[in-house]
Amino acid sequence: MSEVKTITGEFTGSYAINPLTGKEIPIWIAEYVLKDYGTGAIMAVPSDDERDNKFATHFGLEIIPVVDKSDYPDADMKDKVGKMINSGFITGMEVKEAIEAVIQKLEEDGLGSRQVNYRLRDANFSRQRYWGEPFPIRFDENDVPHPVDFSELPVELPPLDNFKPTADGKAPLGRLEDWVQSTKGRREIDTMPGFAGSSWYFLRYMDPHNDKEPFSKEAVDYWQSVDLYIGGAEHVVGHLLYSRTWHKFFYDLGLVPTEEPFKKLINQGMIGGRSNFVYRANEKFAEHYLEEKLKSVSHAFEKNKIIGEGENAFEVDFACDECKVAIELKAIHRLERYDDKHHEQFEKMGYTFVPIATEEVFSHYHDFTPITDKIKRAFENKERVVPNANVKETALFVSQDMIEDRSMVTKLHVDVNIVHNDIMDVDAFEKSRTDFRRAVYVLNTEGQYKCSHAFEKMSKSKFNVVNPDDMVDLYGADCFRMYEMFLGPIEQGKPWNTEGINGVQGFLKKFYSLFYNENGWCVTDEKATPEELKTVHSCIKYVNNNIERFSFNTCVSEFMKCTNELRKMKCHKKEVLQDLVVLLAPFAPHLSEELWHELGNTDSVNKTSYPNHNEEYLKESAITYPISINGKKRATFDFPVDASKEDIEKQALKLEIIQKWTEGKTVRKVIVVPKRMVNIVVG
RNA sequence: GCCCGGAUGGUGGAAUUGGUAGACACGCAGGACUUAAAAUCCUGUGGCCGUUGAGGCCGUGUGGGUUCAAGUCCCACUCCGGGUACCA
Repeated sequence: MSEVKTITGEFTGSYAINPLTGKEIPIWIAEYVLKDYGTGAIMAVPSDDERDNKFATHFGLEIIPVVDKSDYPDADMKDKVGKMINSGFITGMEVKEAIEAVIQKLEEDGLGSRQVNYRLRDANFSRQRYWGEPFPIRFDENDVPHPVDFSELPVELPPLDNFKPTADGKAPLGRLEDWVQSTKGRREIDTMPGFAGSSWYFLRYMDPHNDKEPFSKEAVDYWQSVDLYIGGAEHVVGHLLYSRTWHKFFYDLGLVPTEEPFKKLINQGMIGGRSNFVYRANEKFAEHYLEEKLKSVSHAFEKNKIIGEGENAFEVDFACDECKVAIELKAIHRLERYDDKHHEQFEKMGYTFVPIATEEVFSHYHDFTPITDKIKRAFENKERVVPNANVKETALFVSQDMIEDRSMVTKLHVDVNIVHNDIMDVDAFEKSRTDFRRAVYVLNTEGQYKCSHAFEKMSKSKFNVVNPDDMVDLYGADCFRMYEMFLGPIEQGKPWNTEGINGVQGFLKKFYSLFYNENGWCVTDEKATPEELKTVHSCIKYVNNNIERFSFNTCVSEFMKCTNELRKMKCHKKEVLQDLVVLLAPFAPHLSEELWHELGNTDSVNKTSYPNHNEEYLKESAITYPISINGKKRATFDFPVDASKEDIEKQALKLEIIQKWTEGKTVRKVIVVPKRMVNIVVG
């Protein structure tokens, strides 16, 4: 609604009067008012609103600059900062002050009164269903709503057997006449939406055993705001919005110490589906294919040929003047209307009429002789041929890498559960889709049917739904959890691809194999080597840092790297592995808990403290420097950690490979960034 | 329109302040083990040219720019995703 490319509007002929200045302001109708809200007047501020500004410019309306933002160079048009100008008694005030001053003035002059409006995003706060908190509201004999008495709170949902709407279309609670019609009036029977009641639960979590009130002041003063709230899209638009509304309301009432309920909010990306597609040949495909095949019958066939003359002229799909054959290509159900009369019409003009069904073309794709034979019979024997009724419901599917022209195929969703690595199980496809039971395939050179793919929201209609419960059954909760983390950054939407879960499963197996070999438990009390300690402590460092950044996918990678290295070292030492088990606990809680106990601990792994790395173990003796010529890496070389810039420069220039590049050229500059890189500029 | 985010191999993604692009996985190819399969292990894997154990060129959506050095910073653009208010 608000998308306006061409600005349109109309002056109404009326004026509003500015109550403070008495000045007349023209009232215009503009079309950029949102449909859903556009029932009242909008105050336009052309100097400080993009759309208003364009509107005013377009119609040559007066634009009075009212805010000087020169003190705020970073502010844009909409920001409410700066000093008022050209604004009568508020000129010179900061915007915030000015708003306050205007409200006061209007109140003093009796022109209006201050009011705070709380708004909910969705005006339809109530729902006509059973599940949801009942409104504590009754209506009196005049249908005026009143809140129920405090002593009657909370109003609980009464038990109900039938959750369908009433016969006259009212909410399910309307079925309970006794409950609805109390002595104090008729109860509201709509209920609140789900997120209404759940929008303050985190406050209850701060004081879960309180049986006197929802939460105590002491508890919320102690816990303050929630440190981190992670939720999906539906949370952000619904529940979190109400949470903030409720919370601000509570704050105004002095019930909570913070204005905002959450210190940090992460909107996790949606795990979407990875859809697969098959390509069904369409009529154009059949036409094109038939045209090619007709060449083997006669080169004299012409496409879209008009035969006959004047009023009796016909256009047919293909006709051959030499062999006197006219061909119509259509879907089989559309050929049924061609009766004997139709044949006779063609015969009068000296042609034999050959109806061919697109399904026949598809059906005989791999061996076209039955069709060409039929055409030959038509011109040799003048035989009246009919389409083969057995080909009904035949569809031709073309492997994605065999498509020559996208306009000749129709893209259709296919069940992802019968596609592996984009190769479709053709037998399973036929079994799953009764509508395509008579299917013919154009396979690729490897004899496979290859599908295309796309990232889409999971949906039954897109056949791309993967059930998390099935995944947990197959791979276990730890594996499922870790794979979700591994897929990508938490805030980004990403496609679920079941093929990839093998990687995480493999990791968990490898990790387990550090503790168990074919003979059982194999953890030893040997002393760890510096190498082993370095491996595990660099992992501890990395994971701690990346948890702080909410970069869980890279943490999983780091665990994989660490495990691969320890396996190469054949490390089964408790000193090394114990820390790693604790480090892994938030990622694979079940496995960690089990191994933690196997390591001889009696309490939960979650009750021990998270490991910190020891910088001592991470010390390097040498650093590998990339050595570039004009910014392009040409070599790498290990220099001692404490090598001076001068030494590095001198040695780098001496390297054989570098000499090759500097030969015959002038070294203009050498840049050495300690512990990073070397760049040699030649010219 | 405006605001915010994004675009990196066949795929998901990594690169924390500009400093070895492609970590870690998936997939694929080849090999080991096996009667066979599964599982497991090893090797290779951005593209192109060259090849003997050499090496070279190109490469992070497009076009410019800054810099010794750009996925990263600046300008312009294309495409994709999300948001877009009776505030004033």
